[in-house]
Amino acid sequence: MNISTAAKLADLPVKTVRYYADIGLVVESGRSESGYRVYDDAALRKLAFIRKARAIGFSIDECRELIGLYQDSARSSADVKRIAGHRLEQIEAKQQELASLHHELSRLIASCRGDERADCPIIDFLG
Amino acid sequence: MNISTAAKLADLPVKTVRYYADIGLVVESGRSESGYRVYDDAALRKLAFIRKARAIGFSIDECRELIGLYQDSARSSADVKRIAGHRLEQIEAKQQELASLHHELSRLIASCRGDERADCPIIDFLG
DNA sequence: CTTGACCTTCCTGTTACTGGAAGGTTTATA
DNA sequence: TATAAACCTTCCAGTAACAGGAAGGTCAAG
Repeated sequence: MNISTAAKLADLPVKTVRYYADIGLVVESGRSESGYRVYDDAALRKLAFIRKARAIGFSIDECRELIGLYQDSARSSADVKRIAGHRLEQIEAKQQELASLHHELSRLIASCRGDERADCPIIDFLG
Repeated sequence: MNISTAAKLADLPVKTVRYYADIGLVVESGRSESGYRVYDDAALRKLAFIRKARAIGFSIDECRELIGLYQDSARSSADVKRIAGHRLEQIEAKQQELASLHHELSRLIASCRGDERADCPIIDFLG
């Protein structure tokens, strides 16, 4: 199938599929006579795999590792769990950071009258 | 004062101060004969203001607005509160997204034995 | 006078794409 | 059969907010 068909079936933009091919993440299975990219079912499955992994928040590099494991029948589930655990730690770190920001910012907003006067605790805090 | 002194006092990397000057966010107050950037106290205060605003998570464009309000004695606190409120909404949206990811990923991780066998619910989910 | 610590501009790389230009191919229709 | 629409290709630029580094000028100390 052509790239647009593969993209549609994998639920990815054509541009993204071409990008994944460029960086060697999911390469097309071949080329037509005229130079068009051709995708087979195996390549299609990889594209869909990547889309799901990206949706979970894995980086491209992590996806590269994951797809290696995906294709490696001799993989250990420990390897997969390690990568996923690392990603979970990143999520938790970001969550802590956001919670702290939310706390501080909502406190500032609550203390600001938000009227036409210049007096503003938010500016005071920053200045 | 020179850029390195200003950077130290504002607690910012020299590279960042130069970058802020390049994009017109905080321009140096002058140049020495030899072309060195010179910062006065007003510029220094702006740099420190920006550092704090960035730490709260405001984007450079939001910082541009905020520093405009910071210097505008006729500002209304409502304008500041609006920008801060917008940022708070972004934080909350990101928090929801992360909470959802955390939920899904921790569930997958918990169900994965993480041993030397290939069988892995994380891969199953992605594949 | 030379060494080292400054400073300058300019270029590249980062993440993961997206948009667009210029141009070739295929398919459907008039 | 001509042509227009809808594909496809490569390449370049831009996004956010810097960081690293090269090449080269400046300044203060010993």
